[in-house]
Amino acid sequence: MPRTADHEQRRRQIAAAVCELISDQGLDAVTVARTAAAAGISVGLVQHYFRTKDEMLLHAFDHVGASIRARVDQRIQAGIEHRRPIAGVLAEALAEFLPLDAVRRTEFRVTKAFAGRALDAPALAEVDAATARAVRADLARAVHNGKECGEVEPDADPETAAVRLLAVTEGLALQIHRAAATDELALSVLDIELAATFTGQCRQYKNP
Amino acid sequence: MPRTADHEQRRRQIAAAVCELISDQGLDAVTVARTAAAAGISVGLVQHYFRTKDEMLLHAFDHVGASIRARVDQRIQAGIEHRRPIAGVLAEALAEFLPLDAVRRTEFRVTKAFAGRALDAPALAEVDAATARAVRADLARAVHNGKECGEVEPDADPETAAVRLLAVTEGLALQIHRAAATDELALSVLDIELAATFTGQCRQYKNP
DNA sequence: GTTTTTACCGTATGACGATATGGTTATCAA
DNA sequence: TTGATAACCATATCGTCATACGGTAAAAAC
Repeated sequence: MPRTADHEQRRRQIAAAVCELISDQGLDAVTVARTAAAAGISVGLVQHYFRTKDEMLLHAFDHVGASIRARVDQRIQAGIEHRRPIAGVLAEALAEFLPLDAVRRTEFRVTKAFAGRALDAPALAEVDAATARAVRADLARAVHNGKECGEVEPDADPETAAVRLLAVTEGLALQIHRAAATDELALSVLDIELAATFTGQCRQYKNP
Repeated sequence: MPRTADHEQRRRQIAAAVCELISDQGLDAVTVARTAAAAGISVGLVQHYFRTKDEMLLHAFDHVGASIRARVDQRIQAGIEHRRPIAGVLAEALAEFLPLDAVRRTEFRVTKAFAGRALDAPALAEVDAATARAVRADLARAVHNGKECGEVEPDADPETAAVRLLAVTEGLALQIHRAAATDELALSVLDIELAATFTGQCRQYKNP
């Protein structure tokens, strides 16, 4: 049998190179040749792992989406373990979408670049939509649980609140990016929005 | 003296062709040749009016930004003339940013496509930032005036409210675009957000 | 009518990039 | 050891595109 290699590892390596290129020089600067150079491999090897450039880009987009979602999930899990108030956990979770440090800035830039192209690339649009759906579901569930435990008023609508919170978060990310809002201002707005829904104290803890 | 032509008219014609192409097939599909074809003129003539492709794209971006701002201003002016409550006027003005009909969907798509490229094109980023600044200033002024006329609580901060309202609006536009929210849901969220700041009735009318 | 300037066109050119192709090398099973 | 297969590389090919360039026609001034 032949020589072997860690397929997924290689694909991740290439995806990372793509993201680095996008963050540094924009999506238009991403060519197969440059990606190969950034990853320290040959053009041929990139072709070996991705049939086409589009497939490569799609995988890279998936890569960052998964990265962000992983951190969000981790924050939520940690929140559950430490029995913290839902509002605080969500504040941290949603802040993962804000370009507040180098890592998140890079992710934001990459995501935004792909979002622009996704307008005419259904496969990319689907990645974007899937992430949004996942977050929205998390938020709706958190609000729902908040109602049961007393942090949220009984007549609140989880779906409406979820859309509102996701919209505010994505909008704030834009404001921060164009330096139209300081980090502190954006975080305070996020807190205000959370406070509008999470008005009470948790009586009986439940997973968000 | 030589033959004459309406310079601005031609430039608008070309910008319109660019926007049409972007909306239909994406920014990557915009080539000088295709733009010329869409505008019904020759490649050479496009070059006559724009030295480079980048200059052409920049002008097109400016074009849509100005278009949207013109409608926003018009709505605000109309609101002033008819002495309508500020909250209602803002609801309509901000709805101009939501992809609710064919015109606004096109503008949204074009804007979003450019925003993606603006990450590495300072000239494009400036157009985006300028529009955001203008809207934010309008919003802050509206809230300020609302305080004076009684529609807004005296202790509200116009800057914070402006950032919040702009963020929500841009975020809702994204949700509508990816069909994560219906038009009605988005508009109701926008109303909720406006109601959070505009809590009272106007006693003494003032321009928003 | 002639001249001059600009509006406008068609094509040539040169660069770049995605993908195809024809290799070489390393590893494993037999 | 050997043969098979996958990992990996370098370059050729072909299309596309931005821009350069050389031209024609029209209109305004004289």
